[in-house]
Amino acid sequence: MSSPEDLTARARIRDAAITLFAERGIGPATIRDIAQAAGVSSGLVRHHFGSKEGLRRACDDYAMAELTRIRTRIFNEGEFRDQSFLGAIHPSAMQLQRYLIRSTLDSPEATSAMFARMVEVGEEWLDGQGIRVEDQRAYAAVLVAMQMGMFLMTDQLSAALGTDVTKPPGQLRMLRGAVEAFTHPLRADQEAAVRAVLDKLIAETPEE
Amino acid sequence: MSSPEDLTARARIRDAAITLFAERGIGPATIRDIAQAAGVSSGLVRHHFGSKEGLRRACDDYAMAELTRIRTRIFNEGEFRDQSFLGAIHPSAMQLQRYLIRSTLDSPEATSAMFARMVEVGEEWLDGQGIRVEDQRAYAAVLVAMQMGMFLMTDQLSAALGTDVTKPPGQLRMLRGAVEAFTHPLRADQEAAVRAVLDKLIAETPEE
DNA sequence: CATCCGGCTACACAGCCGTATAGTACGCTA
DNA sequence: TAGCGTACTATACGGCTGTGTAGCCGGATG
Repeated sequence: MSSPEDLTARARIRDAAITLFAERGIGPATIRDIAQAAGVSSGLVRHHFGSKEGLRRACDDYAMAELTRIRTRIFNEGEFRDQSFLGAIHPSAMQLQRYLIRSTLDSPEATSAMFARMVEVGEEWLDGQGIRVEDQRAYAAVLVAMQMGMFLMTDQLSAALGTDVTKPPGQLRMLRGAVEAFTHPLRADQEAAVRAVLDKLIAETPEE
Repeated sequence: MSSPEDLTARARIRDAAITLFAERGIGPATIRDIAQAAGVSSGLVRHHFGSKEGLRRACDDYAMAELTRIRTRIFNEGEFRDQSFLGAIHPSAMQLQRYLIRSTLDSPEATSAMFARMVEVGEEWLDGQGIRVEDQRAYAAVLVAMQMGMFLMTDQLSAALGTDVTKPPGQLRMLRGAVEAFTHPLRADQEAAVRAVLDKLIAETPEE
């Protein structure tokens, strides 16, 4: 998402698509609504992107490239050398992330590569931070999934916190909550208990 | 979700709806497909539930009641007296949760009460555990959102981990990863740095 | 000036969606 | 046995969807 209102029609369509896809999900967002939001005819959408699936792919590519760009910028500027975490929580990246998650939910197979890539980056980050756990990959994968979940639930979070978490004041509150979630952990004695119960639950689960 | 294949037609429709809604999302899942999965005519769906929205509401009610039932059972049986966390991760509750999240994404306003309730329970749990943070509510809300996100990303997690995380072996791996996520926190010195950067990011965000 | 090509629109089409209606089969009660 | 309500099916209808096609317009090119 770049700037105001004098962009290429193609870019306006893409931006409108990302917005509507993120809000409603891929399926329920219609080409006609996207065209209207972009101020063009529905035929132009097809002209530029071929089909709805083509539009979705173009949005995928753009969103991923844009996120990478944002992360790189933060990484080069920042006093905090961290690509995976801070890149993800940067305000301008929120809508892009919401879109990507929606796209992911709609056709998992088409975006599993993206998810895998994020998990890889997460693993490298864990290594760089010197964090070592028993199952590094599962740890990283769950972190990525949880992070995605947070951004997807912005509507509910806004309602629960009484402020719009997509705007600076509420956003700060949400992000600080996330930081606290990872800095005020379960106590060590609780961890053992949780693990024991997990084992029991899994063991008693009927086969299918 | 109770048992095999000799249930009331109404129950079979409801179960099929929860399954398909959870898999595809509310919008893309059609009444006709739900009816076929339940082995009935599409007219019968309308006969029992009035409309698609009525079916969704019935599924919401059932899923929430069923989750409460599961939590209560675990709470009464369990050696681990924890409603919010363990209730949520119990295997039989996974699909119900996936459905509820889908429903939530499709019409946030209709399910915000449910989310608020989960946040409340989370806050009480935090109090009971003696965990105190600066912004208790934000902490609890983010935890709930993250937990939901994890269950929603089961397809991606399965691909990333190479096992089906909805079945016992992979499920155990995922849940252990989640436990590790909350027991191997950021180091304290990192927390200060993250907070500083958060403040900077928020400050430089352009108003809208 | 003639040509052409890409951005762009208007309109038509088949298919599927949720919904509505009419009708059938069956078990209960009087 | 007659009557009736309920579970259930078959079929139809209007609306909206993604897609396809024909054509307009303006600027670059020769």
